[in-house]
This record gives sequence, C-alpha cells and structure tokens, in this order.
Amino acid sequence: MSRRILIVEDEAPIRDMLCFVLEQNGYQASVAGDFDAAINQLVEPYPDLVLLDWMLPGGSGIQIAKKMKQHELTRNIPIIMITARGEEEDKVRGLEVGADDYVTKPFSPKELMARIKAVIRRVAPTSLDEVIDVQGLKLDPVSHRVTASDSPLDMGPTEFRLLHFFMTHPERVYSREQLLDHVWGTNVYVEDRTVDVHIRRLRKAISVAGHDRLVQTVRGSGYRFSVK
Amino acid sequence: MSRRILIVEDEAPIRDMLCFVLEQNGYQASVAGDFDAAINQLVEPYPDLVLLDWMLPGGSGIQIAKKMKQHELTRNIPIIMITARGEEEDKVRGLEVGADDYVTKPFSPKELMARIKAVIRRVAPTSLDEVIDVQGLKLDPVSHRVTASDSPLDMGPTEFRLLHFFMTHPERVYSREQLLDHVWGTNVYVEDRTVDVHIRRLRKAISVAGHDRLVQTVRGSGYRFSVK
DNA sequence: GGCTATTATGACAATTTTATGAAAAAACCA
DNA sequence: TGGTTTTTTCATAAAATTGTCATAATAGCC
Repeated sequence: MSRRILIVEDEAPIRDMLCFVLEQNGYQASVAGDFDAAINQLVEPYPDLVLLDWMLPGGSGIQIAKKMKQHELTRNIPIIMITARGEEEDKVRGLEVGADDYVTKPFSPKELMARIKAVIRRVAPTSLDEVIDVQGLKLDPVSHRVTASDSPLDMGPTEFRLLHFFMTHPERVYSREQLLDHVWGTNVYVEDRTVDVHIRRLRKAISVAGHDRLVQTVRGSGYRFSVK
Repeated sequence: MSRRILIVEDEAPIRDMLCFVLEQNGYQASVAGDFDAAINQLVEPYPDLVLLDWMLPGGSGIQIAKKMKQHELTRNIPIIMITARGEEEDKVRGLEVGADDYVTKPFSPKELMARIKAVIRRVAPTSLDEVIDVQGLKLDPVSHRVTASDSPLDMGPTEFRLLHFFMTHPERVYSREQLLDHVWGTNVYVEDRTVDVHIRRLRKAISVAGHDRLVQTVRGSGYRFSVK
C-alpha cells in the first residue's frame, strides 16, 4: 500500500507532469482540475497529502485550503501549495491558512519530492507497515496481529482497526463521530454510542497486561490514546 | 525448479552474455530490451530477481524499478542494477529507489553470480530446493513431499502449492485474492471462497500431528501461516 | 450529599464471515 | 474412452462479530 497524493492544478500539462513524477516515485496520484473536482476527490479514501495550486482560476485554491481546514476529517491532511515565482505575499497567506509547505514554480521534481517526503515524515512518522510499539503493546500491520509482551491478544476486526487508528494517532482526543468516520468509514450510519461498546471491547482485549489504561476517556469529548 | 532471472538490458551483446552466464549457472533467464518488454516480462510467472540496466535509453531503468515498487505483486522482487563505471550518483539513487545491490560495468561473471546469490539468499533464505522445516512439519520441494515427524502426509497439488507458499511467506496475512494470485496465478477466474475449501483440506492434511494450528484464520482479512 | 449528564457494561438478536460436507465440473491418466 | 483424482462451486452449519438497548456505575457540579 502506498501513499495517495491529490494534485489540484488547472493546467493540464503541469498536472500530468506532477502525476508522472509522483507515480515515478511510488505514490498513487489522483488529480483534480478545479474546485468541485478537488472537493470530490477529498472524500474517502482520503489522500495522504494535497498538492494545491494557489493560482486556480477564481482564486479557489485558497478556498479549498480553507474548506479543508474547516472539516474535521480533512483538517489534518497536509497541504503543499504551488505558487508562482515572486508571489511572496501568497506564501505568507498560504502558510496562514494552514499550508504545510510550498514550492515555487518552476520547481525541480527533486525538490518537490524532497518537500513531499519531509512533510509526510513530519505528519506521519510511522511507516505504513511497520510494527508499532507502545509500552510493550505491539501492533503488526503485516501479520495483522497484536501482542502484549509477545503473547498474542485476541480481538475483533473493528477493535483491531480502532487500535490501529489510535496507535497511529496518539495523544489526541477524538469524538465518537470522528472515530466513526476514521475507523468505520464515512457515510456509515451507526449510533454514536456504539463507539463506547467497541472501546470497551478494545479495553478488555488489551487489558491482560494492563494496557487498557492507554485508552482514556475524555469526558464530554471522546476518547484518547495516550501513554500519560 | 530453478530460479528465474529477468535481464533488462538494451545492448544485445551484453544481454546475450548475461543470459549465457546465468544459464550456465543453473538459472532460467528471460530477457527484455526496453521498458515495455520489461513490464511485459514482469507478469506471471514472476522472476525471482531482476537484473536491471540503469542506463536504458530514456532513463527508463529507474522507471522500471519504481513501477515494480508500486505494485503489490512485484514489490518484493529483488533488483540488482547494472551501472556504468563512475556513476556513483546513480548508485545512491538506485539504492534509494529500492535496488538491492549493483554491479559496475564491466564486471566479471564471477562477481555477478556472487552478488546474485547473496541477494537471493538474503531475500529468500529458504532455497528453492531445500527442505523447509517448521516445527517438525517438513516440506521438500525436490521430492515434492510433506512429512510430519517423518511420516508422509497426503494432499492434493493445490494444497501442496498453498502450503509451500505459506511456508515461504510466514507471519503475514494474505487475503483470499492475494492467495489466488500467488498460488493459483494471476488472471485465473476462481471464486474467492474456493480458497476456504483448500485451506480446510490443507488443514485436514497436516492436522495429524497438530500442525493445522499453523494455518490461522484472520477474520475479515484472510489467512496467515504462523508459529505463534 | 443529591442531582444530572455522561460513560461503562452486560446481554441479545441480527448480521456477517468462515467452516464443512457433498455434488458437479474439470482435469488427468492409462 | 472410461475411470480416477482433483478442483470448483454450492448449500448449509457453525462461529464470530456487530450494533443496539437497558441498566449500572461514575464524574462533575450545585
């Protein structure tokens, strides 16, 4: 499984070039030429990063960024903006709106890739199929197994996904709705309170070695995975 | 059964020489002169290793490597690149993209063979015709026989291939689709659920000594061969 | 302490997924 | 070709998972 990157750029040649470069470097690329297409591509499965042309017709680049920051589920997707040379003002504005980095046209593929890698590394330090280890609680995405001090733990698929999500997004509260979106997937109609039940099942599953204290209740807000 | 090695090299003389050397050393060699041919050769049956000329016209050597890393089924095929003397930068780049080793032109057949053997040994510690032994369950690829504590086990050809695949790829979940791809072969149209039946027959066949616990169901994901 | 809002928990029925046996289809072999 | 083995499919059984609800427990607040 490789990372998905969404390219938002109105000029087809540049779009194609970006697409080519990204795929050459082992990323999955999806493209959008205008505002609407971009919004459509931003739904499930969420891209891991968005390459956003600032100079979309109608100034909609900035709108896309804003929209992304408004929505809970897209807020944390990193954005690299593409600006024209000399538009210093734009850069400031972009970083203000929440872009994580920018590249100036024209740019070299090498530079672009370096920035993409840097941003992804910063946002998602955990590689996609590496064992995640939190205080002896280990989750191995490859063998699809959870162990506590080397003895395997038994849990259902949903609890596994939930734990996986928690372990890759620690130290952060998530509301029940957010958890449903991230772990169950968007447009599933499930009762909020169902999350409680799965939290309990997850806790029970990992409680043998006392790891249930990692899954913490934040009253009034949701749940959090934390070592503290 | 011998290892298959794909040679990707545009200069016919070198290609032929490589082919000759490899076959002399007991490998099956297939060749490709350009990007398209290489991609075509990369399908079933998958080569066990790719000898890749870095300096293909149009710089497509690196493209081939990248393409291979993108696809699930070719990702784990090791790559040895062939570089011209002094292209140090290329080596770095190549290793970055995922090449496992490189040889510098001109090279001696001896050196080449040594590197090939080293890479294959590292990637596939189980030799092709060495008995694989997992907790007393032994599979001998040469005699095509499976024994448990030295008494022979009876199973069909498909179960044998399935077990062979599992034993050479332990501790990893495979979906039914992936198993079909790896054990049955790509572009065979077989029902997903058929895998279940063969899993059951395999379990039954190896269950006499309790080895059926090695073949584990990962609910919602597929199956896994594991000693844990 | 008593009240209220929120979360935890156990149970259950519905659903989904996997296991299994048997039959049909295909491949194989003599 | 006829018989045999193997493979695939299908139907059904068994098992595990899931979402929901009712109720208990708990925390926060006055």
